[in-house]
Amino acid sequence: MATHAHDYLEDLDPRVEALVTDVIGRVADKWTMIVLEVLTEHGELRFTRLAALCDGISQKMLTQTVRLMERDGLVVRTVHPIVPPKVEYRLTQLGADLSQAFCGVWVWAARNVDRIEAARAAFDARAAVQHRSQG
Amino acid sequence: MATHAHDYLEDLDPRVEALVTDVIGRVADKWTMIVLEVLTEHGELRFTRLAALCDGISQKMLTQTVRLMERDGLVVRTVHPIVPPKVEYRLTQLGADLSQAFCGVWVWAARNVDRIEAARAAFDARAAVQHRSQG
DNA sequence: CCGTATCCCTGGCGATACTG
DNA sequence: CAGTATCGCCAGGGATACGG
Repeated sequence: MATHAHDYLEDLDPRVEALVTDVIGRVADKWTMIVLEVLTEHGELRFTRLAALCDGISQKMLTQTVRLMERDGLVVRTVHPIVPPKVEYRLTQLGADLSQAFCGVWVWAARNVDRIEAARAAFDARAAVQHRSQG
Repeated sequence: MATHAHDYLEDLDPRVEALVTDVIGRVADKWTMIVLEVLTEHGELRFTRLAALCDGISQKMLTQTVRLMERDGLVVRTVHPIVPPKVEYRLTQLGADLSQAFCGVWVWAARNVDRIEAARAAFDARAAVQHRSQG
């Protein structure tokens, strides 16, 4: 029998498992992953700079994402009491650890982009043939 | 300067980076992660069993999720031409690799559930105080 | 058993305008 | 600059019914 890296997660209390699933559900979100990545690469950033580096994000989504991340203890938000306002965001240790954990996914994605695109093309080609033969 | 595990991702062609971000966006989805995890733990599964193991998923979402995963080359779908129908799903090597990559995230979540809940409680307590002081 | 098709509605999200 | 507030759309996703 093959040994899975997930094996030691199997004997969890179901309640803990539910919590883990819940946490995963919140954290496994496109913008959260991207903010995590950007803050890992650039260190502490102001709101506007962070927005610029998260290509395609709206102000609303960025605010929402960083708020939830702050609540979960992934980032710290530092408000400098000056005018104009200056607010900086950086990862906590917890956030850095999560970023590290996600690192493998980024590597996987980078390494397999070609394979995935090929799989999609093949799938779509098959689907097109199927569709045609069914008239 | 600190060395980040992400460093070697920095010098990517922007177009490749966009593709990677796109792939991440599709794959960083709650149900995809859960299906990945379930198939990793249980191996090949029939549709109904898979549904039962993905607690809380609707039939529609499961169908949609596994279709997209099949299209991306993460799972193979085997239709046995018998009655009643029997359809089995299992991970491809690509899917298994992704599952392995996500493993770190599961471990992180399992190890830090308590910390996250504490952070949330603290954040909510602070927010409540703020709110009260503003009347 | 394993889906697809349809209805329906919630809430996610962008756009815009306004405040400290 | 860094948000909050409000509106409005439409896509995600549940529920149901039906097909192979």
